[in-house]
Amino acid sequence: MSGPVPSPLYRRIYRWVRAVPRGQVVTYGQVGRAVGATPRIVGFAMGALDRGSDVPWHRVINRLGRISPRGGGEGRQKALLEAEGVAFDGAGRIDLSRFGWAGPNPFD
DNA sequence: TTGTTGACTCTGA
DNA sequence: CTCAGAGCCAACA
Repeated sequence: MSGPVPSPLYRRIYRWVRAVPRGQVVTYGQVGRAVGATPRIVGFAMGALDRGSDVPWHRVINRLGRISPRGGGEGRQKALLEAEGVAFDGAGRIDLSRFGWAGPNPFD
């Protein structure tokens, strides 16, 4: 049902991103390292997501703590993050040392 | 099959 | 801090 099935790598990316807790963010590079993909692939996978997917795509940002620009949609991502309690500074950046998620059980 | 593209990151200046 | 160039690899035509 529901359209084309994404590649195993994409599904691995989606599953990892889905584990990101509410109110926290991760970077493309971080996801890539975790699932064995390059940051570009992660961004590509996010762009391939459907609108009603359960993947918190808005919690994925670049290493600068900023929302990657693309034609309109950054405003919605920023609003979604703010709704979760993520704070932006005057330059529209997020403090990764504070809101960045270290990953699933980093001590394991 | 080849060539182009892209929601990135790294390094050097 | 910012800016520019190179590398990167899967998806798509």
